[in-house]
Amino acid sequence: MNPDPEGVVMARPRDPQRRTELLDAIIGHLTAHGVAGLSLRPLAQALGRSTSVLTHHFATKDDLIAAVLEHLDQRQRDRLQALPGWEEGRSLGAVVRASWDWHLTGDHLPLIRLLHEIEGLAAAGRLTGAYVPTMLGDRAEFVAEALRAHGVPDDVARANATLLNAAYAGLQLDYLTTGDKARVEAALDRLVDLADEWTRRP
Amino acid sequence: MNPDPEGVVMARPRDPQRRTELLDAIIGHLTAHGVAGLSLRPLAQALGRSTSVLTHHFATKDDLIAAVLEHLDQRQRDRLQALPGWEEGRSLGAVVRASWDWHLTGDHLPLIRLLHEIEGLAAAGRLTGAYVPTMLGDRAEFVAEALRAHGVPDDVARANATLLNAAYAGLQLDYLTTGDKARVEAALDRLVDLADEWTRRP
DNA sequence: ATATTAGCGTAACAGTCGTTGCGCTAATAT
DNA sequence: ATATTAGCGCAACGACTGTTACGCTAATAT
Repeated sequence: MNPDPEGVVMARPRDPQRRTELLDAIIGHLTAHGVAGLSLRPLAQALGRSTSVLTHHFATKDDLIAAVLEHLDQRQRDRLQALPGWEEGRSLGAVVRASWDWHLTGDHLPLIRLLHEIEGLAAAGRLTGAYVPTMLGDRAEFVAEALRAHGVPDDVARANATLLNAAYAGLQLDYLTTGDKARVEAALDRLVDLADEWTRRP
Repeated sequence: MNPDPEGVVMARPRDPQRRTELLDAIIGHLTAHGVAGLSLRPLAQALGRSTSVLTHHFATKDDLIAAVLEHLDQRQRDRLQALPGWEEGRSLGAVVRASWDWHLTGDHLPLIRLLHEIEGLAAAGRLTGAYVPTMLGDRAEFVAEALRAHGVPDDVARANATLLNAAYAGLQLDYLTTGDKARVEAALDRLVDLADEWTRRP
């Protein structure tokens, strides 16, 4: 039975690792081909498996997408906490710039592109199922915590953290679509300065 | 013949208005159903016509989407210039806030959602054809012009305009996905203050 | 007046879609 | 030892996809 039986006696228990590995492999495929036009047969072929692997672990395609998005969300949450520089020593602006460089260099770009695709679809209300990505809200709360640690009052911290995240995401979008590196990074410089102003203790 | 014959003798000339009306009607449908999962038959049915109307005016589906995106881009450019408040009298911050209220109230929301969906797909490189939306770049240049009109030096104007637009788009995305109006509008207040600081003549 | 094209509906094409049922092996709870 | 389930390949279902061919009317350049 596919939808978790939850209390039924199972002769052979599920191996949760299989599902996790499968999800990671699926995400790998999505970073290259996107979610919008996802098709099960090509996906299965890319995984070197049959489509029944997919329909077995996830009842329906919508369920699969929901599971993938949730898994991706969790992964991003984990990476956020693992970001270097939070534990004092570096200014907030420095963290912003380091994050920018890390995101847009090397092979991280495809994942970033996928995340923007997902957020765009989510904002448009085009994602089936009940899933709503929490990345934006989470990131805002996370940065707000960092601001509070710098002595910024609670409500100001929330507002500035939201603004910082929005600007950061917006600049990424701008760069990804226009490719105008000089213009966007000049704006990033201003944002970094702003972030440092916010954390300059009086 | 569908791809503009360009110089061939045509017994009956094309009526460009038909194409424009068709494009507007298509956009109307897209605001409700999105681009990602666009299908020609449901679209044609929504227009009360046959699919051959679509294949006649646009050779292929990808051509249709490209034409729609270009048309939408042009429409947004026109609206940008028609925005009230540019011709002095109102501060930049006031224009930003007026724009926010105008975008997110009433029946403008579906179009905004569509635009974010498109930008997300564009950033992800998932839009077929050679089309690249110029909305972001255009808006940046437009706001930069406004800043220059306030006496802001050229390079600073470009950087701040890019940052302002990015933050604005990011805040819209945040609100559309999380729905957290209080948090996002508190951040908008900060952005409005920033914009006014930039245009305060020394 | 004639030839040609726009404009559009109808019908069919081959391909792809998500999903389901069947069959099999291997693992494990009882 | 046995029953049951996970895990997965294979094959088929009907629905839907973009696209094409064909036919017809109305408009217009010549």
